Amino acid sequence: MMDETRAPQTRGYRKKERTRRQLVAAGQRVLAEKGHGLTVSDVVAEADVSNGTFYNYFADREDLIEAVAEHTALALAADAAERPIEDAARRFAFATMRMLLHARDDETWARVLLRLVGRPGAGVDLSRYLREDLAEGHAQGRFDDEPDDATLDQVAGLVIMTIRRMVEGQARPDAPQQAVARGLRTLGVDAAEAAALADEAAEAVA
Amino acid sequence: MMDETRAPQTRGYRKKERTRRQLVAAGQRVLAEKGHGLTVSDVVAEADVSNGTFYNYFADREDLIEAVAEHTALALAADAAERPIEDAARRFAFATMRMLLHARDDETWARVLLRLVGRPGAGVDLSRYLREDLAEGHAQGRFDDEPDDATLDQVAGLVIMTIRRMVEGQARPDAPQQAVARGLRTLGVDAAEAAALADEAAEAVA
DNA sequence: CCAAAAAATGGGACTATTGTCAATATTGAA
DNA sequence: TTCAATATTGACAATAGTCCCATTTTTTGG
Repeated sequence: MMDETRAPQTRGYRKKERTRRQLVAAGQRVLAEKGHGLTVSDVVAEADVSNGTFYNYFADREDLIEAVAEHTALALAADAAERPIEDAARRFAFATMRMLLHARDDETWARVLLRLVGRPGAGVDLSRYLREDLAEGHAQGRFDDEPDDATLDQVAGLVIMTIRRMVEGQARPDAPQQAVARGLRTLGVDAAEAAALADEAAEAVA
Repeated sequence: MMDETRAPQTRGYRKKERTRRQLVAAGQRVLAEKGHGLTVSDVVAEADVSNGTFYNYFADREDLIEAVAEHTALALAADAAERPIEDAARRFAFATMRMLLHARDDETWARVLLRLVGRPGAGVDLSRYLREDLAEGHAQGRFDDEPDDATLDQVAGLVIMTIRRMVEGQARPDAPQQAVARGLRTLGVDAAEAAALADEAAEAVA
C-alpha cells in the first residue's frame, strides 16, 4: 500500500485516489469471477489502467488481494458495528456470527481473509472493531478480562481457525455457533448464556 | 505436493524421493540467506536440478516454502514430543513455549509459518502433536474439554496470533508466557498453575 | 493571478521470473 | 536386453514486476 498518512488536503488528490478505488473494485470483480487465478493483466484491463499504474498503487499482486480483502472485511465490520445493539456480548455474537457465515458462503473471500493473517502488517484495522467491543463489554461488566492484546489474539485466533476449518471442508455444520459460544465463554460469559446468544445470533444472521 | 499416498510399489524407486529432500534443504538454505526474496531459480541452482524438476515436486513457489516451514515445524514438534515429560499440561507448556520462542528468534521462519495459515490444506500434520497432547491430557484428567476440533482451533489460533503479533513487533516481552498460560487455562488448568507452568517452561526453554 | 519549478501520476516497452510441456534419460523388473 | 514406469531436462509461453519519460497536478515566488 502507498502512503496513507499523507494529508488529503488538495482537491486533485482525491481524483487520483479514485484510481486506487478503481483498482480495488476491479480486483473485487475479477476475484469474484476467476477466484484465485486472477492476474494483474486481468485487473488492469478491468480497471482500464496501464500495468505501470497498477504498481504505482500496489507493491505486488498479493498487495492488491490484501486490499480487496481488507475492503470487504471492513465493510462487513462497519455494517455490524452500526447495528444499535446495546449489550456488548450480544453485539459481539452478532458481528462474529456475521463474519463466520459470510466466510462460509463466500469461499473466495474466506481464503483471501486467511491470507491476510499470513501477511503481518496488513489487516491491523480489522481488529479495531473487536477491540472496541471488548472494551465496551468490559465497561459494562459483561466481560471478565481487560481487553488486552492477548485476549484479542485469542478471540481473533479462534475465528480465523474456524474459518480455516470451514474452508477445508472439515467443519461441522454448527461450527459457527460453537465458535461464537466459545468466544463468549473466553470473554467470561457463562456457558449457558454463551450458547443461547450464539444460537440467537445464528438465527438472526442467517 | 505430489501424491504422497502412493504405495511403495517400486521399492528402490524411492531413492528418487531424495530429490525432494534436496529441494527442501536447498529451500531452507536460500530462505535463511535471502529471506523472502527467494526465487525458484535460486533454489534449483542451490539444489543443482533443473527448473522442470522443481515443478515435479512442488506445485509452485509457495508450495516449497510451505514444505520448508512444515519440515522445520515438524522437527520442532517431534523434538518436543520426545522429551519424557509425563504430565500432559507440562508437556503442552514446553512444546508451545518452544515454538513461540523459536518464532521470536527466527523471524523468517515465523513469517513462513504464518503463511501456512493462509493455505488451507497445509500444516495439517502440524496439529497432530497438539491433538495427541490434548487427548492424553484429557485422559489424565488434566484438561477439562474433550479434545475436539474447536478446542484445537482455539489453542492453535492463540499461538498463531501471538506469533503474528511478535512478528509485527507489537508483542510484550512476556507474550510467550501469557500465551502459554492462556492456552492452559483454556484447556481447563486453573489460573495459578497455568501461570506457574508457563514461567517454568519459559525458563527451561530459554 | 501567472509562470515556472517541483512533485506526483499514468503509460507502456522492457526485463525477470514463474510455470508448462514434449522430448530424453534413468530406473527396476522380467 | 528389453520394456514400462517414472524422473529429468531445457526450451518455451505466460505473467509479474521495473524503469524511464511524458503528462498532469501542486507548490513556489514574483
